Amino acid sequence: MALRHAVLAALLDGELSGYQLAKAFDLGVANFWHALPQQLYAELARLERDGLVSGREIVQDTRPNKRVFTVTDAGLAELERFAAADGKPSFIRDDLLVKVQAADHVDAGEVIARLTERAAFADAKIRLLGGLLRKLRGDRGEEEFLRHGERIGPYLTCLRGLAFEQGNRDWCRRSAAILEERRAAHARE
Amino acid sequence: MALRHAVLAALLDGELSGYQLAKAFDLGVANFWHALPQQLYAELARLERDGLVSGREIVQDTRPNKRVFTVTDAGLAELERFAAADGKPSFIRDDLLVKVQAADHVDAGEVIARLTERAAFADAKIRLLGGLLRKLRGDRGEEEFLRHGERIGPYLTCLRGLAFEQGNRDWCRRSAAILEERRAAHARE
DNA sequence: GTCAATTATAAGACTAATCACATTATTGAC
DNA sequence: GTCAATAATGTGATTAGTCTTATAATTGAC
Repeated sequence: MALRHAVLAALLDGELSGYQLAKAFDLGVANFWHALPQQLYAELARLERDGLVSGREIVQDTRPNKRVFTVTDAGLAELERFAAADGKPSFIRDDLLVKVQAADHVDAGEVIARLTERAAFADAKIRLLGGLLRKLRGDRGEEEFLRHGERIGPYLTCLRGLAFEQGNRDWCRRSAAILEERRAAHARE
Repeated sequence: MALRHAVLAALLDGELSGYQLAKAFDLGVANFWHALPQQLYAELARLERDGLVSGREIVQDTRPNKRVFTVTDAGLAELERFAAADGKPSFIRDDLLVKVQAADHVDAGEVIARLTERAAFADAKIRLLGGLLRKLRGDRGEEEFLRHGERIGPYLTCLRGLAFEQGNRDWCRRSAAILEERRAAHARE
């Protein structure tokens, strides 16, 4: 029952279609909430039924028609209520860490390969988020934007996402290096 | 279908009961996999049925009897297979970030309160993980332990958890300070 | 000119996770 | 002496999430 709040929060910056929302959940929103497109379409339908968002049809020539959604006053009130309640601690799941946990009992070469892949993935995401942050703050400096910008919520969550991916990349590189060194040391014996 | 691998990885350091496993999922394993006790009991039953773990009863006087589980050769082979396959990207969900995303549209005071709570929670976890790391490496220094220790998987995942919580705490404090300053500036007008 | 990707929206079947509850004895706190 | 917490293991109902599949026009790559 909390995907709805993530959807409401994502719709605060302007009306979006289900498809556009799915794109947002692939980029900025991915920093704090994971959801598949099918879930989003279903959740939008529920939110509209409950009067928390309202949709309107946009007719298009070259593309299929779409329905875009806006947060209603009731939706805003629901977000307000949600913000005041205390939430659950962060929910994490990561295949890669499971593999590292088992690193001493499985082929270390495979684990090193996964760590290297993930480091590269994190690096790509760091660049992506850097660009997104620049776009959000426009020509202003970060300090200036955070002090006087009109909409800083998405900027702050992207900052968290950026720090997360940097931590990820650094940890992956260090762990891979350590496992590599141990493998080399073992081979020398 | 991946909770099973997290359970197998957690059982690598010695036989555990369902109850003990649940404790592990509250501490060390929590750094990379979230699961409730009910899931663990159910998963252990499935793993035993599939021959990936084997259980044995331990009779106790003062406490209820328990069943402890060990990873079988088939279980180890399954982990090996899992480590070589490429996994999904990390799965994150965080109520708090949803609230921060909406910070410009809801009562900022509430969001600041949640950020402060989370910072304190992260700080407590940092101390906890610091203690766990000391316990894992014994009297050795970190460098020395990582080079020559016999079991470094859990240590590496705890390091990631520690860095995550440190990033969390720092971001929470900074975000709370920024929102606080904006509130003060707004009040002065 | 062909092929894959993008835009746009789902339904239906299935699997996984959560919520609420149930049991029983002991230990430790106040 | 009472009360909460800990140790120990689940079941059953419900909700949430994933996997597979479907449609159909257009744009961009090679």
